Amino acid sequence: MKDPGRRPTPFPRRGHNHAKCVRHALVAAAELCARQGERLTPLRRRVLELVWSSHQPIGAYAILDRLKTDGRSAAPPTVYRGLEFLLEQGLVHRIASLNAFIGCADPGHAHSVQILICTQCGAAAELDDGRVNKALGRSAAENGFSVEGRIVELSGVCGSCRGGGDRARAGHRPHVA
Amino acid sequence: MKDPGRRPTPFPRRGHNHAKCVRHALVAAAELCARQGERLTPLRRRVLELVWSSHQPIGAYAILDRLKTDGRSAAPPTVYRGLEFLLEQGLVHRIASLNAFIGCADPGHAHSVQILICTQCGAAAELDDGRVNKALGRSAAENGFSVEGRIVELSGVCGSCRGGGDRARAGHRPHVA
DNA sequence: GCGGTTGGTGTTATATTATAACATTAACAC
DNA sequence: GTGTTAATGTTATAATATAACACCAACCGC
Repeated sequence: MKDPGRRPTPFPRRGHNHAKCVRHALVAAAELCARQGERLTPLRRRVLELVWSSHQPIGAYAILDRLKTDGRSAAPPTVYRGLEFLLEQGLVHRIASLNAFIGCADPGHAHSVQILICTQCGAAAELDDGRVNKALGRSAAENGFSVEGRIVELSGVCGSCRGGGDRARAGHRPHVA
Repeated sequence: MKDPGRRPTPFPRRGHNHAKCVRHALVAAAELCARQGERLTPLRRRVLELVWSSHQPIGAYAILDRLKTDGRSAAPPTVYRGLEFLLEQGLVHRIASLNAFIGCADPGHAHSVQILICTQCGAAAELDDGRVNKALGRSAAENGFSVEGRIVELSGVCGSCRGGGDRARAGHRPHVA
């Protein structure tokens, strides 16, 4: 997101207060829906909460399983409808390369983002770098192409997993080949 | 293979000699495999030919159907193995947003490309714009992320479709510089 | 309230995409 | 030729996604 102060990483710290992330996402969603005149029903809210259950992208069927353990009646369309709504509202992003979903860190603002996917910890984060968007737009325009939608997904290793930042020390990560 | 002169569009003209595209792709593939010491078997060659049967991305099961009508014994793994090989050699690209495949226009050179997908004619083309790659790399690096793989897929309208069919027929050049 | 309309959800079935696991055959090395 | 490996054949199933129709509840105009 556009943070004037440069952040070392858009990935959350290990051991951060994740409940806060979830709470914030739900509040922001409620506000956004209220503004838009859209209904954040209990089901939709619950799907969003499940998407936010971690910073790792979650698949539709994982969400489905968790809805079922809620005791709720649920089938694939239940989940996909919820996700469709959340996607339309810009509350979640779909990650095409994983067939999975992640909560949008900046709903209502970021409409075209670059997704970073850490192959080591599995977390995904988003950027919205104007220079990237500009370069993409210019490149397309020069080639006679008028852009409607963009998918940008980078896989690699996040700063934390690389050992650079705050948490390499704290923790120790599983050996992943 | 990399054309230093800028082209008005990376999309082929309507009515171009497509047989030539296919022939060229197959020759280039044979050469590349020879150089790499890899085996372009009849099956792999046929899968590549089918991927190149048009400039529209083709799904694995469409390839499968066509293999079957060849009279050849074929099942999903047949196709996916062929595609896996071709992907490894850089002879085809997978388009994550479509679950489909397209022949690589510049095998052996372009390893990280931007895919343009025309929502009107369904064709896909690729670019390898250094400025885009640079912007992506810089953006990631500034955020502590070390990039391993990139997926960039832009959907929109290609130059030929933007002006209506007439321009494409006439071989008209899109106006954007 | 009543009745119609709409949007959301429930439910069943099926389509689409992809891989696991093991058997068989072809190519090559010696 | 025989053993080894790579490639393909074959069967089964996993994983992802949507179609189609039924039901219900909220809202709307009256």
